Amino acid sequence: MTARSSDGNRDIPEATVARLPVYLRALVALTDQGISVCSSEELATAAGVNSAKLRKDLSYLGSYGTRGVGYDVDYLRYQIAREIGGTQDWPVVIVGIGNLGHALANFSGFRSRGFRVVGLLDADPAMAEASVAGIPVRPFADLPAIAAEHGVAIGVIAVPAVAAQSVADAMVDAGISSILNFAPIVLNVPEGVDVRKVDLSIELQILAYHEQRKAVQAL
Amino acid sequence: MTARSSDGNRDIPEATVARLPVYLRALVALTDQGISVCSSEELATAAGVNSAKLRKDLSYLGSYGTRGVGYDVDYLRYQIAREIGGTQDWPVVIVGIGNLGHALANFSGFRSRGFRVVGLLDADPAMAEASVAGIPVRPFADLPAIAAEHGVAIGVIAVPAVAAQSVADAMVDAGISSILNFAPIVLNVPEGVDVRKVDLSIELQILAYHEQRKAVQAL
DNA sequence: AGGAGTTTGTGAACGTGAGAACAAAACGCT
DNA sequence: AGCGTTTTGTTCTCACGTTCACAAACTCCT
Ligand SMILES: NC(=O)c1ccc[n+]([C@@H]2O[C@H](COP(=O)([O-])OP(=O)(O)OC[C@H]3O[C@@H](n4cnc5c(N)ncnc54)[C@H](O)[C@@H]3O)[C@@H](O)[C@H]2O)c1
Ligand SMILES: NC(=O)c1ccc[n+]([C@@H]2O[C@H](COP(=O)([O-])OP(=O)(O)OC[C@H]3O[C@@H](n4cnc5c(N)ncnc54)[C@H](O)[C@@H]3O)[C@@H](O)[C@H]2O)c1
Repeated sequence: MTARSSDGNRDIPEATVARLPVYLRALVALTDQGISVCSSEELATAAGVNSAKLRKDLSYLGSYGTRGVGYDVDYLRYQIAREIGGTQDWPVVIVGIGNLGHALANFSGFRSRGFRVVGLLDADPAMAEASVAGIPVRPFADLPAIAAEHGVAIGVIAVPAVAAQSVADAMVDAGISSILNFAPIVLNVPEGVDVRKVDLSIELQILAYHEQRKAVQAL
Repeated sequence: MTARSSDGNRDIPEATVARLPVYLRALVALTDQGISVCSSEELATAAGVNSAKLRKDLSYLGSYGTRGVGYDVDYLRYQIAREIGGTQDWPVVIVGIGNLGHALANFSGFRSRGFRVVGLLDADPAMAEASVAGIPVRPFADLPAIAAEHGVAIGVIAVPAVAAQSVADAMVDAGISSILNFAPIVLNVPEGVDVRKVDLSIELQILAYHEQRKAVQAL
């Protein structure tokens, strides 16, 4: 296939992809403040990065600024949203409705960023009667049905570490190809499935390392 | 000052620091399986990395393996723990005991990795009567007292975005120099204070980006 | 219209990280 | 004791990411 749109299929560096959502959020904040045009310097400050890096990042998407002026906030916001898939609605399932799963189910940030929780699943039958945040909790066995019904591509794992691999396997079998994993374990998944992990302990340990160095340095 | 210990103050690359906790966890798992010696290949597989990378990472700490044999699991575990400050006890405070704060307070992974929750704080006076996970919730104004009493260096922010910056400021004033931030906002802190952020929305958006690419690619 | 002043987009230099490859070191077997 | 086998520690090379610096492009003012 040849290029469908003028610049639709270049690949964006991973580091840039990770920052685009930050820019998006900064742009939303600017809109809320009634600002309709901004320079790379202003946006970079709001996003907590260097302005050169910001401009380079944006240059991977295309040329959406105006020299001597800056960026149109709404226009740039739309372009970034389109690039990272924020203009469409992503159905999401959460597996494991314990302490963390409850918090996630109640998290408003899902909806506002284009993610819709279409299923809460738990292996505990006692759980599968309650409903959280207005969404009924269903037995884990319903995963394939729910995933198929809504065309779910993204799954969140919030079960204990020992159960995480088997949940991941079930998700893959159900056609889910992107997993966000909160369990402190390395998941094994087939080629083509993306996994990202959020690991609280690791974050704290990294902070502790630097904290320890500060203490040693100041001897 | 000259070097106090033979190799105590080289600086370890940031990417390596982020992986050391993963290795540590893998080593604990091996111990639990009764394995006392392992090769870099085995450990790398357990940690989900390349064995060359693992060996290079470990070489920054020192020479703790035996050629032709491998690594002594307990010994290596101790060395990594010492390096990242896991042999000492880090007092931690959590500010914002809402949905997420509750889950964090109940999280067992703190304790088991050398972190001790010494304070739960919330601005809501109604909150400041209950107790979560056996720890009483105290008014936010008590932060300086609690931080001073326990020598807290690490703080966790789990308040809404609008309140996060003011909480961070208060933490810095209270002598906290490492912050783990769950609020979706860029924090402004003075030099010398470390901030790490955990941002669920960003993780999902990164997954969505790749998901979208997969869909386009398979046109 | 033209020139001064801004701000973008990008090429080039620099720094950091990943992985292949191999010499050095330890072990076990004869 | 010596030789082959195993596995570490390290060197070298390449890829990726960051930052600088500046030409190109636009606006505004006279
Ligand atoms: N609580 C936190 O703040 C926190 C923070 C970081 C990471 N984590 C991790 O997140 C995970 C969940 O933590 P939690 O505190 O919510 O635990 P939890 O025990 O409160 O909840 C786990 C839930 O998963 C369900 N479950 C167990 N096995 C299952 C299976 N095979 N299929 C479906 N559901 C299953 C259980 O019924 C339970 O409701 C753990 O791996 C934990 O390490 C938690
Ligand atoms: N719930 C989730 O799963 C989730 C996931 C990712 C990120 N987050 C983020 O974490 C933060 C908390 O989320 P939540 O769902 O727990 O919200 P929440 O509204 O349930 O809880 C917030 C708590 O913070 C307290 N608070 C408000 N202002 C305060 C202040 N100035 N000082 C001290 N305490 C204060 C409130 O009294 C409340 O108890 C938010 O920024 C949210 O975006 C939440």
